[in-house]
Amino acid sequence: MHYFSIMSENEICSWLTKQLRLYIPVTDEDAVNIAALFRCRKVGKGEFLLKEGQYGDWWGFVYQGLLRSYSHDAEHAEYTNAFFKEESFTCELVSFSGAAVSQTNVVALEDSLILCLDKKNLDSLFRNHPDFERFGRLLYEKILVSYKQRNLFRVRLNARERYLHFLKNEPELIKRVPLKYIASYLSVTDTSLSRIRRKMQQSVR
Amino acid sequence: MHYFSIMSENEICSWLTKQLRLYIPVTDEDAVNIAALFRCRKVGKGEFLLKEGQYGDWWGFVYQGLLRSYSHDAEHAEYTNAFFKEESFTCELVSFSGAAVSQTNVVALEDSLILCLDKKNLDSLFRNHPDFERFGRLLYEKILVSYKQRNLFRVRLNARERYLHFLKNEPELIKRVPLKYIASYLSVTDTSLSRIRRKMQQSVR
DNA sequence: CTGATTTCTTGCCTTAAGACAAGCGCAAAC
DNA sequence: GTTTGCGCTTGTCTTAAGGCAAGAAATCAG
Repeated sequence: MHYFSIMSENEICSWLTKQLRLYIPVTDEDAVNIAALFRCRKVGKGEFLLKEGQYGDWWGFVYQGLLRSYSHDAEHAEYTNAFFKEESFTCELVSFSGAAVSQTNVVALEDSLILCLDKKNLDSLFRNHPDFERFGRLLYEKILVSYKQRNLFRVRLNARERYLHFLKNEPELIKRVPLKYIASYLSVTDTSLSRIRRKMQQSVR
Repeated sequence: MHYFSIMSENEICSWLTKQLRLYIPVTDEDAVNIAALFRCRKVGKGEFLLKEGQYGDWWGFVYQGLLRSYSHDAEHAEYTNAFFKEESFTCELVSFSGAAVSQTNVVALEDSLILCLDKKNLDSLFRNHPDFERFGRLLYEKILVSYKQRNLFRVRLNARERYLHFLKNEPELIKRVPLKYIASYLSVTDTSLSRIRRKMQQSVR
């Protein structure tokens, strides 16, 4: 499955470079300097990468593992915002901007390794590498598109369609995430999701 | 109310500079050069700033007026994504990135003036003014935060709470936008919104 | 293996919101 | 003025999804 490996400087550097080069050119020399600003955080299954009330003043890239971001509604029920698997970017932008503490928890569903870049280091990168500012802009642009798509699909589809959409687009997560969290991600109760699944099985037979 | 004025170069420049300086420093000289890349679009009430199937390859800043962004769900019902009033930023990022044509329409609810920056001009700004890249990053960061907040409130609140939230946060729009569009923005039918309003009035008496 | 905890399913009943259709009030167009 | 159309309300009926509670199945800990 997913092992809890220890990373060498070299591994970190080459992995990060690969991510950065999806958006901007990076010289091998710059890559080393940039990678040096990251720190690697281990988060064991059930442990928290970020808790409500803390400031999430860093960018994170999931190298290995799987995490779940959730918050609470007025009635204290949990609501799953997102899952972060390998190569996912994670940042609690509300608290990142420093305006307020995080209302969101990020907990590991599997033992995970996250490469984190603290805001102060990030700011120095922005100052010293104009290309990095570009990386940030492009990264945010991509996330905005996916937010918008998700928002749409969540509002316009009914519970069954949302589940089908998830099945189609995240087949891998189905195996790795307990159904109750998938339910809460899809804004359904686990009870309802269970019924939806039963009906789908019946219609297949 | 909202007049359909003609803008001078000077007006455009000083208004834009004010917007930019919320995020980055801009010299008066740069301001003139930047403003020259914008064009001013008039969109009369009921006319479209963007239609499904077009490429929205520009950034827009609403100088005056009010617009509504909407798309269609599977059953061809309308769904309102957003309202853009004075000082709002509007960009159809899905089609901006060039990946696909817009699935979204943007129509004017009032006569409007929008300052538009075409993607090719935007790209040249990004290349020549590193600060502008920063502006883009910060702008996107802010929008991401508001998307996330909106997503949360839309999923976690029931119809009545969503309406109350809107009342509290957008009191001005209530007066300027027909209720049926507010309903569709809140993911309720106009019928249900009407009932919600009646119940609220009854409980006040 | 055994007991405990968590995850998932199911039945019964309730409820929030939608579908449809009729009608009212108002403002613009003729 | 009358007519037309739009925005909003209301009544009746239907439906998708939730609340609660019990139990099955799977997983975990000792």
